[in-house]
Amino acid sequence: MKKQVTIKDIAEKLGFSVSTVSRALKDHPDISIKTREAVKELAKLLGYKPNRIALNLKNSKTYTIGLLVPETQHYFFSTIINGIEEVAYENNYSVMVFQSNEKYMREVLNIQALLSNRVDGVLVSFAKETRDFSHFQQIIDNEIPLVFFDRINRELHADTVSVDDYNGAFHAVSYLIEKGCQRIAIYSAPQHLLLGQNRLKGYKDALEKHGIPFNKDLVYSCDTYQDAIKISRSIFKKKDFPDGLFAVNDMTALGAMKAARNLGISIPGDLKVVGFENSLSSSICDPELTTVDQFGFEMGKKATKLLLKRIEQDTFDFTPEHIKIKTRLIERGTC
Amino acid sequence: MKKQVTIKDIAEKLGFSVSTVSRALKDHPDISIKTREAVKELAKLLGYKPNRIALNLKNSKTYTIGLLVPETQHYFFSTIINGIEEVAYENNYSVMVFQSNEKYMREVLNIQALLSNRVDGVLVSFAKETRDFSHFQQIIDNEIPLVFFDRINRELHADTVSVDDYNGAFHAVSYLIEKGCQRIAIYSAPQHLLLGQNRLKGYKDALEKHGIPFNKDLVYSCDTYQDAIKISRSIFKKKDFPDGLFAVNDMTALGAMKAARNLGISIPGDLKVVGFENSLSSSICDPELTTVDQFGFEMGKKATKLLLKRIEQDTFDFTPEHIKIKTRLIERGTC
DNA sequence: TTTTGTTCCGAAAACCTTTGCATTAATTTT
DNA sequence: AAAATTAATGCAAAGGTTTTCGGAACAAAA
Repeated sequence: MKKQVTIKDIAEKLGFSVSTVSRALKDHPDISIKTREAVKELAKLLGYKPNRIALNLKNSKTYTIGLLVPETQHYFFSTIINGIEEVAYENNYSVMVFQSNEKYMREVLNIQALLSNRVDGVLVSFAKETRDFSHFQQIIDNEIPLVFFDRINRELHADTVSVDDYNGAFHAVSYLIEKGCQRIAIYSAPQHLLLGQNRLKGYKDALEKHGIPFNKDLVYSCDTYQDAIKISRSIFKKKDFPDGLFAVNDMTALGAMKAARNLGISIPGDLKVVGFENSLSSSICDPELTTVDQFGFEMGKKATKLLLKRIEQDTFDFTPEHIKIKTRLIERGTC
Repeated sequence: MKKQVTIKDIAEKLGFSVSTVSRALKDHPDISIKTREAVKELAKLLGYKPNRIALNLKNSKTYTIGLLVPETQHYFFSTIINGIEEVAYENNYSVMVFQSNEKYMREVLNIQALLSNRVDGVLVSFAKETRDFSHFQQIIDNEIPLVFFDRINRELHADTVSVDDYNGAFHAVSYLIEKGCQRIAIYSAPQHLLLGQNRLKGYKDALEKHGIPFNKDLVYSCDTYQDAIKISRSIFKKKDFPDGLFAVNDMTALGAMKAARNLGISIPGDLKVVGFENSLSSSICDPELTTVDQFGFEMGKKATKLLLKRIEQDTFDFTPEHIKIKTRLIERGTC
């Protein structure tokens, strides 16, 4: 790589010291107008760009935030990334992405990389596999601000931004009941994830509120498209299959719809479905999927704003905030 | 932020000089075994992590690659990002993402950010708006390796990785013809993009090869879902609407399908459709979309491998390579 | 003439690490 | 015993920038 032009080059060409050039470049009043102009002119001519790495070193600040997600190509996460990049850009920060691919080991390694890159703050949505959080604790021990989003952990000294899973689920299930469903199945996320617990709780409470007994045989653990197709197929073959389905995310809802179509089950006639996410596919399929919008873009923005606030605040001794993103039920064709 | 532990801290605690500690940490044979062990033990205890920024400065190498895409939440791009991150991770590089949001001005600014971050190399898919490439030339003038992917420009001293648009289009259209289509419309990308030109050419050549005259009234400029719905609606209302459609990407194909469904046009009965991308949605919709797989993950990997090769090669005086990713027609239900 | 103020600029330290070149002490060779 | 070698460690510079603390030159005031 070609050597970039430095302040020293300018100083030598002009016969000034580096200190003078540095000050001239920032319009320091100690430097005469004439000198300032000469310096700035030459700097422009030579295409001088301050070396941010030198500044990083000097100020031990990188203007970089680290982002760790399970997978970038999941629509919800890419939407969040969009929001994150947006706010970072507005505030002159850069963002480094790492993905765990849902692997705990890779996540730990990624955190080490983040640490050695000396990022100013970290945004994390952890892997499904992750049960031990000491790698995140390491970030915190270094007093690097950390914000969890979507998949959160409230035990650490870190802010969190998450979907209001409980209410989202509660409303979705209530809506199914209002539409006449009596036997409502739920495709549920793993229960070690807070979001899994909260959505299940919302589901239960909605049933209870409407006087429908909870039946644990209607709870299925299922959170991918493929799983959903397989599980749905076996469910729909029974004669007493459910008349309503609340799915943990749009992909599982869509999997169920595909299985239903293959088995000649009509939606919303025989079965009503609500998803969770409001993904692109949810408005493309037929009938269009009734779903709970999670506002990923908003989530990304809020998480980043919170993180920047922590980065720019002078103390690490704060009380973590726990932001919940309100959801919205999008009524479409599957109910 | 808390001060991180440095080599100097270790040196002081142990009464050695920093040089000794530095060498001990890397098992330099000059240092006695006893010293090495003592140093490494304390380093571990204190949680010492080499300060990469200091190294960056010293070696003027950051082990970071810059990535500039139009939008992260587009499925195709997020798939590519996945491939990029994969290869970067394997080679101990980090990746910084920037998005232009299809805005030329923002792209220029992003390139400046990339430059001041002193990334070792850059991966770019430029905005639709972009006509002037001098900001990329600036990267090249600094002898920073640059690889264009998907939306490429072959006029610069940069490698490119792109979809084999011509053949992809040629086969897709040939396939439609074999399935009996005679009046095949094309939803085409902007013609200042190479991929737009190549796909149109593939379309034309396929028609010609099969003795079907080219009719420019069947060429529509359209590359978003919303556009596709609007345009399709007006097209399908005519009585001589096409019997085949080759769409520039899956979203436009899906838009056309939605419009067709609303107007009671049956697919594949009255109209056969082929998309381009093999997105998630394409296998979810009904009927499932016949489409051309672009292998985004592969593209991301290939582009990154090529970039790393350039970064690690000692000269900037190379002949750019132009890789084409083979496509594959996925036969599904819309033909 | 001496003091006091200005104005404009430079030297050097600091940020953290690596590395070529000493330096010291101990050991071996002549 | 003197000379040469070896082992273990330290010094200092370099990488680019900012910033504190002066310093020099000159003008104005006492």
